[in-house]
Amino acid sequence: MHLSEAEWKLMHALWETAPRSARDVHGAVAEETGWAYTTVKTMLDRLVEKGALRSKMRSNQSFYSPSVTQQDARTTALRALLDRAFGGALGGLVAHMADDDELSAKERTEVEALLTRLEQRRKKT
Amino acid sequence: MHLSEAEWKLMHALWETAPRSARDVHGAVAEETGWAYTTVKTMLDRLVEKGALRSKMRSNQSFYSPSVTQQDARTTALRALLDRAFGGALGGLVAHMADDDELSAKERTEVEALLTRLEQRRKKT
DNA sequence: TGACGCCTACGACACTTGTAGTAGGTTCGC
DNA sequence: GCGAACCTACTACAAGTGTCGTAGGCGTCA
Repeated sequence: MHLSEAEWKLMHALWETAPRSARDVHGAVAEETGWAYTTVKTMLDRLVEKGALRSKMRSNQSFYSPSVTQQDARTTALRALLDRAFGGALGGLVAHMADDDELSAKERTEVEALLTRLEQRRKKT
Repeated sequence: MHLSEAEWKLMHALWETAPRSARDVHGAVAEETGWAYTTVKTMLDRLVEKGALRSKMRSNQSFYSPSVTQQDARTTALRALLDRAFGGALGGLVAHMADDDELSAKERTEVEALLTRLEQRRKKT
């Protein structure tokens, strides 16, 4: 399941709180995005079509909830990045992160922390 | 600079060897992709338009070379993933990788290998 | 010098994404 | 019961992507 950039924004709103009405989702993203209400509604419906959301009608309003977990969506997106850009190898990504000069010091620290954690896990197993 | 999935494939062929003629690039990707020659040619020209490749005419043939490094393209793609899926925080991605049960044994091995290498490097510095 | 084959340039078409407008049903307050 | 406000469903349209086909130019070998 591929999510476009705009779709990720809506999904985030719904992973945070669900179910939510279209109006509510719009409220949650309007400031950041400037989207019209109907834009949000259209995208929500497209997400239902593609199976990322589920909607339930209550009186005459739709309420939307994620039907994929954020975890799964992230895994899929990560996998896609790996395949496209790193020959499918996680090792390539990790190496890139370890070498990338554009990463801020803070981000570098995070990578180090990951390495440490993985190392510890390795020792346990 | 955003690269689509198909575009990544061509870029990989050109990061590997450049400059290359369209015919040559086609040869390099045809088996994997099944694309017609003209498909490849169209995409190469679109990549020139968007500034990812440079082309030079020699006699009556175009030869293409990358005008962005693989490193840079990877950084951009990683940043985009981070923004879309992990709230812009590398830490989120790192945490995800550390926890992701879907990582295959092989991938774990890759990370382990990398760890060892980095560990050694760390000792040197 | 003419045919064959390769090359480029251009056009095409369907699907996805971003972004909304409009029309027509419903509901709620007065 | 009526109008204002809100909701959904449908339609639209441009840009980007995936995927070629065709036309017309040029070089090469017989």
